[in-house]
Amino acid sequence: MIKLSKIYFHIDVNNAFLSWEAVKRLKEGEQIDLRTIPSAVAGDPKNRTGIILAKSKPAKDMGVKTGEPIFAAMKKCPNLLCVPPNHSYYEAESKKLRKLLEDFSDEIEPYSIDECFISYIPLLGSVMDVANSIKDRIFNELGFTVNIGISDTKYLAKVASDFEKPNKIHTLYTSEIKEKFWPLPIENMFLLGGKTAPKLKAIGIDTVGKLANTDINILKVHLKSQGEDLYNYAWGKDIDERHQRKETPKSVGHSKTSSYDLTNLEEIYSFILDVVQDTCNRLRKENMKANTITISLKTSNFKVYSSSATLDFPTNGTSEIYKDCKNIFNKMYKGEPLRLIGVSLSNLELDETTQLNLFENFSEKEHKLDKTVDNILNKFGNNHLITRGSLIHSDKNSKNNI
DNA sequence: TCTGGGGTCCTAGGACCC
DNA sequence: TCTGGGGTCCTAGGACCC
Repeated sequence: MIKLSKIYFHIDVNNAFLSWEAVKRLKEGEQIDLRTIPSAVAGDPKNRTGIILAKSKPAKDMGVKTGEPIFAAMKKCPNLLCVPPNHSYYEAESKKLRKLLEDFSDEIEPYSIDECFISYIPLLGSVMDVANSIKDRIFNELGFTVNIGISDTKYLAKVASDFEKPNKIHTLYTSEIKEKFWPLPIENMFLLGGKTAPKLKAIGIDTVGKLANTDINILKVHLKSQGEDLYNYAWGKDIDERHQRKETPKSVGHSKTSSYDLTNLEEIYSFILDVVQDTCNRLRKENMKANTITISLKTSNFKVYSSSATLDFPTNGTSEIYKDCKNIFNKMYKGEPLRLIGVSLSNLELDETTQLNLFENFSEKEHKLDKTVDNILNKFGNNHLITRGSLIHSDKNSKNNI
């Protein structure tokens, strides 16, 4: 009996944020399709965090790059139309896509907001017929195009969906790697990034094929376990469990860039509380508690450093976590002007205990306060009007204290 | 004209215990 | 008293992804 190997499709929305924005605007009666003019989804240009999140093909052709500041993009492309992002709308579109894919597969593994892996069901038709149906239905029902990569491994399916775009289907079976994968520059490899490529080039490896035909021990010397992984990928081995998404998050974090450099300690504390509030809100939404708190700082000259501490008892209470954050911060802070502050909660576990732990200094009142703040945040988002004066001891914020 | 935000995993050194 | 080695946890930093 012949053992049929499993086949995976990697579905990748073309220019996701921009496509979704374009479709939304057309539906709302706008005449211009953002995809046909130089346009971009970008942050607030007045803010120093205003960068390009997604761009149209015409914008790309004029040199606009994802991640660059808006003013830099405008210099290359003065008629660039920038629209603000709308994350909750993109989240909804992503859900619609996954819902549609349920008609084609019983195994859907979301990889990111605009990508997922699905397994192919032979009963539905030939590989190409099914892929074409998926592509057509997404376009007809949801209005945007996707690339589909097909292979017997997820890794290669992911590489294949990145071939010529947009609106294309490509295969890259393990049996095809020598002709379709090995001639490519190493930059085309998934999980090989901008730091690793120069290291490989320095030892004369510039194509996937050269990587595949290098002694694995040499790769290990230069890149440790990553070298072994990349060697295996070059030969068509699949991504292991390590790189697969789990249902429960391993960490929940939040960070914010200030509109100006922070130097005043009271302001920094208030900023930390703001970030902690958002992070704890999300942690409680996940119904989890954290054992470890990490604070990261980015200074005005872009130096990044972090410090963390593991607690005696897990918690998701805002005031507790805020107090710990303040302690960690006070120990690590060297007084530089700060550009960004981040708080990440990790070492998570399910919050099953509703009864209070005697050792936890956590009152019923605090619980209620957290709930109230969560409700407001969930309803209105964090518009910076909510702060807890009692925690900050600052007069500046007293007007809007709860 | 400087460079977002949210994640995951890996590495290396130190502490601690047996 | 001195010495060694293995296992595990913690912490800081870095690479990579979208």
